[in-house]
Amino acid sequence: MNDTNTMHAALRGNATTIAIETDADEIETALAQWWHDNARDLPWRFGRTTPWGVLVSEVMSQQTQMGRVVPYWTAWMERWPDAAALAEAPKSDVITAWGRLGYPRRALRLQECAHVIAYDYADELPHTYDELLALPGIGDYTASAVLSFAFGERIAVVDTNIRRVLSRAFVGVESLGGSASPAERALAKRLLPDDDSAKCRRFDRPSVVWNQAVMELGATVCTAKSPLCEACPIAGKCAFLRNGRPGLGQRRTRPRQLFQGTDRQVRGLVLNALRGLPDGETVLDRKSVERLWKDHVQLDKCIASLDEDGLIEILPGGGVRLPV
DNA sequence: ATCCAGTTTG
DNA sequence: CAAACAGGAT
Repeated sequence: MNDTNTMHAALRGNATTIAIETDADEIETALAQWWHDNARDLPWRFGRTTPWGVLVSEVMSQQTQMGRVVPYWTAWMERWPDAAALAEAPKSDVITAWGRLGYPRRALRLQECAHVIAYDYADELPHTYDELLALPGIGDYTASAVLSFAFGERIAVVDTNIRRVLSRAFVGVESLGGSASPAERALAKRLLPDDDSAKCRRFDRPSVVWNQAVMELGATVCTAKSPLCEACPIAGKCAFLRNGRPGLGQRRTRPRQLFQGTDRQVRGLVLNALRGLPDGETVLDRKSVERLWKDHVQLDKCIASLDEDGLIEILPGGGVRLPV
């Protein structure tokens, strides 16, 4: 029962049914109260924005800390309040406004997404998982998150925080591996509270509060490396803590490629140079491009990949610019 | 399984 | 300095 390998096997679904804690109801109650008292006051929460605003916040938050997203989201929504507005914007403005959020392809995908919503859906977000999943840049997590947080639908949201918290609290082990296993998804589904007889605002429904509370707990208390178990509202019912936190902080993913010297760094340099062009100038000439990186073979490879991604355009003389 | 890309944290 | 971060596409 306390054997880590056995429980990892159970989490992968190789063993018989996991003995889920019977006090799941108490955990739900404690987390709902904790959410009520501790939820960060982010501008896209508590029904203060449109479904489109929620989608924008989710895309910006993919692999980017929420705290850094807030100022970008606020400026973005003021400039482009809905999908139709973003669909009309020049790409160069979109890329520039994305600034240093990282992963600039997300900005282009968000605009493609805005095109589809504006023209195919009359500027209203679709309400079904399959339709949302089909949108550019929207995967399982974001589709589920929009359904839950924007529309109040009862659906299990599975992200890295929720995986970590549910695995720790209910199975007693760290969540391992790259993507969510079927067993982890099943666990999330099984624990999702019912919304029956809940006559309240969309964002106050039990399943929505549960998704947000578990995620928030993972982001602020039940963190990967050094969880603040002293401050955790469910510490008394946590299987991981009871087990002595086996394998705490154990690496879940393979070591990542170093940044220094990689294509990512070079791509970042090129985009940053284009963003930093003086007012009125739109083109970075070949000489300036070559000054960015000594290895011209790698440089040209990165320029080509940026062009393929639609993030830049290559001009006849070898200069580059942001697409219009 | 890898790539993407910028910042914060331990 | 490496890991981690409300992932998605290939």
